[in-house]
Amino acid sequence: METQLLEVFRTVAHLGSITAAARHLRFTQSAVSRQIAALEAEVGTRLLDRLPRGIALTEQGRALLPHADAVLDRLSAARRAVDELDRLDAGRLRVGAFATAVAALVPRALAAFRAAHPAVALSLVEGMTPALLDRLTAGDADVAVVSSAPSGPLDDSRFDLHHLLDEHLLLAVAADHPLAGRRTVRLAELAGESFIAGSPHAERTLLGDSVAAGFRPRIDIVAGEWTGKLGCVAAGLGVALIPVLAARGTPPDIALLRLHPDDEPVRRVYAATVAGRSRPPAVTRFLAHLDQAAAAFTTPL
Amino acid sequence: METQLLEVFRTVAHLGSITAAARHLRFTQSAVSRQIAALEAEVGTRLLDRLPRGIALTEQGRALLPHADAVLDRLSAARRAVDELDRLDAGRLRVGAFATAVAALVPRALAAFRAAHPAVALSLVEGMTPALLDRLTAGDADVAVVSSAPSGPLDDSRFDLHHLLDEHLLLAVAADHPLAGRRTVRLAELAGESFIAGSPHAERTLLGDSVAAGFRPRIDIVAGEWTGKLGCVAAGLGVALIPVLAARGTPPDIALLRLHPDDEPVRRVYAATVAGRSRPPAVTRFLAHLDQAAAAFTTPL
DNA sequence: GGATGTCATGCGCTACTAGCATGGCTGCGT
DNA sequence: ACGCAGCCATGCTAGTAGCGCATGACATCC
Repeated sequence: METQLLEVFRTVAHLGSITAAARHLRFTQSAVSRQIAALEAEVGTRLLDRLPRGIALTEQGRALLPHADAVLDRLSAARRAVDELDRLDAGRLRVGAFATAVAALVPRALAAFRAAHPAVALSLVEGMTPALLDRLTAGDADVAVVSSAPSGPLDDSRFDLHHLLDEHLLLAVAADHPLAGRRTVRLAELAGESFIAGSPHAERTLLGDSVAAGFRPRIDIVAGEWTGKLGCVAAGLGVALIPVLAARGTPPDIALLRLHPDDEPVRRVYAATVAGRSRPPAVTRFLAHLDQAAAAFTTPL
Repeated sequence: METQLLEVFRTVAHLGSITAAARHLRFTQSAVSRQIAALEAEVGTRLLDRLPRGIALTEQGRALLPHADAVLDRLSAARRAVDELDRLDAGRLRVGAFATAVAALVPRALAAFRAAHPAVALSLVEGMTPALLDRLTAGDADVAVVSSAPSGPLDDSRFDLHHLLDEHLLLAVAADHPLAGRRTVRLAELAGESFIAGSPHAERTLLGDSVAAGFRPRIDIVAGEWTGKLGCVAAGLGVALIPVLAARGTPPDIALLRLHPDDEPVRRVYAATVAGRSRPPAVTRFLAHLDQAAAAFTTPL
C-alpha cells in the first residue's frame, strides 16, 4: 500500500469524484482511476461505489479512510521532525568538556548557540579527557572539548579532532612581585620561585613537559582549584601557572605574565567527535560557535 | 516518502546493515542501497552513517525511525481493518423491517447471522416500508425488509429488491367455528362473517386488494395487534386475516385456514438495498440468512 | 597480506505508470 | 423526448523508475 495510492484515495474520498481528485492532484482522470483500481486490487475489495455522478465510499472504503488519514498525517510529521532537526528547530546537543574549558570557553559558545537555536536542548558534562572520549564512543555525548597534553597525544584514529586553539600558559604572580611589570618570562628565571601547583609531583602539573627538559620547579603548596591558587599567589606565597582559559576575571592583586614561547608547554585544545559518524547538525553549528569563542582567547595577549 | 522506502529503512535500521536487510527483504544489496539513497535524497539529509562494518543511524535517522514504525504499523492496521470487514470479523449491520417481519422472519435471520458472525454489531429498527426506504437512502440502514402491497408496487428504481417470499394470508377462526376443519376457504364463503381488522375501512386492511374485486367484508371489531385479534377470534367474536409471518405460536383455540389462491392478495416481501451501491459484506451474508428464514415460511403450508 | 566483509555505482532490461484517446453509462437541460 | 455533458473504465503507447548483475573502493579479520 504505497503512500501515493493512499493520498489519491484520500483525495478522491474527500472530493467525492475521481475526476475532481485528478484535477486537484494534477493527474489525468485515467491515472487516478487506475490508482484506485490498484489500491482496490491490493486490499482485495471495492473501496468506492461508482455512481453516475461521482463516487461514494463503500463500507471498506469508510474503514480505510481514517487509517489513510492517520498514515499520511504521520508521514508529514516525520518529514517535519527531520526538517526541524536540520534547521535546528529541535533536537539536543550533549557537550562534554574538561574543567578549564568549562570556565569560560564552552559556556560562551553554549550561550551563543542557545541564543541562535533556543529549541535545541543543551547539556554539558565536565570531565577528564579520557572519560569524555569514552562518553563519545558510548554515544552519551555528541561532542567533547578535550586537550592533548599532558596525557600524551590523543590522536586516536577513532576521533575526528577539530582544533580550537593552542592553550597558552600564563604565570600568575602577586601584583607587587618583582616580575609583575614584565610581559614575558623564561622558566630559567623562576628557578628560585616557589610554585603553587595542582600536584606535589611536578610531572603531573602543567609543567610536566618542562620537567623532561630539565626544569624542576619547587612545589611548596598544592591547591586544586584555580581560585585557591590565585589566592595563594595574591598573598605572596608563590607563583602559579594558569592556562589562559582559566584566567578570566583575574583580581587586580594578581599580575599575569606570558611564558617565553620556547618554554611554553603545548596544550592543544580540540573539539572531538566520533570518527566516521556524520556530525549532527547541532554539533556542526556548535563547532562554529566554539571557534568564535576560542578566537577570543587567542588574540588578546 | 513511499512506504516501501520506509519499510526498507526500518529493516536496515533494525538489522544494522544494508546487506542483511537486503537478504531479509529478498532484494539485492544494490536495490536496498539505492532505496536508502532515494529516501535520503527525498528528506534532504543523511539518515545512515556508512561504517566499515554495517551502518549506524544518524541523528536524523533516529528521528525518522519511530515515525516510520508508526506509519508501517498503522498501515498494517488499516489492512487488518479492511480484511476483518470482509471476513465479517468486524463491522455492523443495520436492519430495518416492517412490523410483521419483526415477528419472526427477521429475528431468526439475525440470530443465525449473529451465531455465525458474533463480531458484527447488529441493530434492528421496525417501521413502515416508506420510512424504511427513507432510512436506506439516507444511509441510516444497510438493508430493509419491506413488503410491496398494499401501498402499491414499490419498484422504485432507486432500490435493489431481493425477493424473499410471497406472504400468504391465513384466515383465523375459532377452533369450534364451522370452517375450522377446512384446509382452504374462499372469500365468497365469508360474506356473512364478522371481520376483526386493523382498520374500520376495508381498503386499508389486508383485504384492500379484494375490495376492488367487489368483496366488502363486514368489520365489527378493530384491533391493532395480532394478539388482540386472535383473542377476539378465539372468543368467537369473528374471523381475522393474518399473514403467515405473524402466525407464529398460534394458540390451540384458533384454527388457521389458507385462502384460495385466487382470492389471496399478493404481498411480496423483499430485502431492499440502495441501488448502485455495492452491498457491504455483512448485508450480502445476511441476505442468505434471510433467504433461509424465509424458506421456513413458504414450505410448511 | 589475502580473504571476506561492508556499501556505492555503471549498465542493461523489465515492468510499471502516466498520458491520450475512446467508449459506455447516467442524469440534466432544453 | 432527446441530445448533451459529465462521470468512470480501458486499450494503447511512450517514458521512466527500479530491479538485478556486475564491479569497485574500502576496512577489518584471520
